[in-house]
Amino acid sequence: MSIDVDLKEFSRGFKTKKNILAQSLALFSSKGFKATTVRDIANSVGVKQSALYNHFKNKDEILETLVEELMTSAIANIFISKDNVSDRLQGKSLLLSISTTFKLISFDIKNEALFKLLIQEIYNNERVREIYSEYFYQTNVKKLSSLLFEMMQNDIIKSNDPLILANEFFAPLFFYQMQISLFKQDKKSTSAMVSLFEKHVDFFWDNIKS
Amino acid sequence: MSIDVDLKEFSRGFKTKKNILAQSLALFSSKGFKATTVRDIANSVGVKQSALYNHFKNKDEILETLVEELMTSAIANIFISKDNVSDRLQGKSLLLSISTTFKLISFDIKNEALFKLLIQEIYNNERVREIYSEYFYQTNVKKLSSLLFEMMQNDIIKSNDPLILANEFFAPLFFYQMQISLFKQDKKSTSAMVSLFEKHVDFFWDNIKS
DNA sequence: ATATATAATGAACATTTGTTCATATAGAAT
DNA sequence: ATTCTATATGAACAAATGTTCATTATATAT
Repeated sequence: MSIDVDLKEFSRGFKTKKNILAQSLALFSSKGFKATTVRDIANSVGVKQSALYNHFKNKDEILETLVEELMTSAIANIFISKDNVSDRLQGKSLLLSISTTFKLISFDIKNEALFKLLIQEIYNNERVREIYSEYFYQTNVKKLSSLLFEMMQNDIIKSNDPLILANEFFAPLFFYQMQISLFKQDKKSTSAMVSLFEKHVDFFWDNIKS
Repeated sequence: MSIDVDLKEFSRGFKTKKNILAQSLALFSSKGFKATTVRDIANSVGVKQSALYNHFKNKDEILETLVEELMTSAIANIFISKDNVSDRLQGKSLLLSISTTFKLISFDIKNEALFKLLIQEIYNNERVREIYSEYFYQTNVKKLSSLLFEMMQNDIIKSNDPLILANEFFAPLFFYQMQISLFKQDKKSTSAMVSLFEKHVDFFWDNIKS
C-alpha cells in the first residue's frame, strides 16, 4: 500500500472552493444573501465570476452549502464541545460551563458570521428554520432539561418544569449573543457584555438551587 | 369658519398610499426588502408599478417610512400602552402586566410583521439598529430598571443590579416573541407558547422577591 | 358643466444580475 | 515531454429590476 493518496484537500480546486465559501459567508452575513451578487463573491475570491460555476451549480448552492455548515457549527454542538460539559461537572459548575462556552462562541468570528446568516435568512429559508429548530433549539433544550431533571432527582435543585427552566436558561444567552453581534456591527465596545454570561448563571442558579 | 376641511385622510391618494405601506410591510416582512420587487408591491396593491412613484420617491423611501413606524409601534411604547403599567400596579402584578402586554403584542398581526421586518433588516439597515437600540432596548430596560430599583428601596424585592435584572426579565420575552413568529411561519401551533409569558414572570418573581 | 389638480397607465429605458459556453491555461499523470 | 483532466477566462445572453415620463383618467372645486 502506497501512501500517496491524492487528497483533494490539497488540490487547487479545493482551495478555491473553500475560499468561495469563506468569502460568501462573509458577504452573506454582512449584506444578506439576496443583496450579494456573484460578482461580489468573485471579486472577494480574486477570480472571475464564471469560475464560481466550476465549483457550484449556482448561487443558491453556495448558500445551501453554508446553511448545512450550521449543523456542524458550535452552537448546534454546544454540549459536545469541550470535554467538560455534562460529563464531570454538576450543578452550577455545569451551567457555568455551558454559559462560558456560549460566550466564547458569541465572540468567535466564524460563528458570529454563521449566526448573522442564520438570523437574516431564518424567515426566508425553510431549511435554516429547520436547522435552527432541530439542532440549535430542541437538541440543546432537551439535553439541558434532562440534566436539570437529574439534578431535581438528586435534590440539588428545586422541583420545577425542566423545559421551562431550560428555556429560561437559554433565552438570555441567545439574547446576549444577538446583542454582541449588533454591538460589533456598529463597532461599539462589547466589553460590558462579557460579564453578563456569568451574572446570568448566578441569577439563574440562585433561583433554582434547593 | 366652515367645517369642510379637506382632510387628506379621505382622499383617494391617501388611501392608496396607506395601502402601499400595508402591502409593502406584508411583503418585506415575509420575503425581505431586497427580494421584494416594486412589481410585487404594485400587484398586491392592485395598481401598476409606475403609480407607486406618485406616492413615494422610490422603493427605499417606502422602507424608510415603514422603519420609522417601528418607533410608534407597540414594543417601543410598551410602558405607555394600557393605563395599568407602572402606574397603579406594583411588584409582581406590574411585571405580569408587562409580560402580558408583550404576549399580546407578539400575537398581534401588524406587530408581528414589524418584528420580522426589524429582524431581517437589522444587520443591513443602520437606522433599524438605531431604533431597536434606542426605542426598543434602552428605553424599556431603563424604565424597568428604575421601577425595580424603587422596589428594592421599598424592600419588595432583594437588592441586586437593576440593569441585570431588567435584562433577565426582557430576554425571555424577546426570545418567546421570536419563537412565536417562527412557529407561525411554519404554521405550527403556538398554543403552548401562551403560558410561557406567565410562567416566566412566576420564575422571575420567585428569584427577586424578598 | 367646465376647469383644475391629483392619481393611474403604458411603454420604454438603462442597469444589474445570474448563468452559459467556447476557449485558454495550468497541474498531474503517463 | 506529452497527454489529459481540472480549473480559469472573456464575452455574451436573456431576464429581472428600479425608475422615468408623456399621456390618460378620475375626482374635486368653481
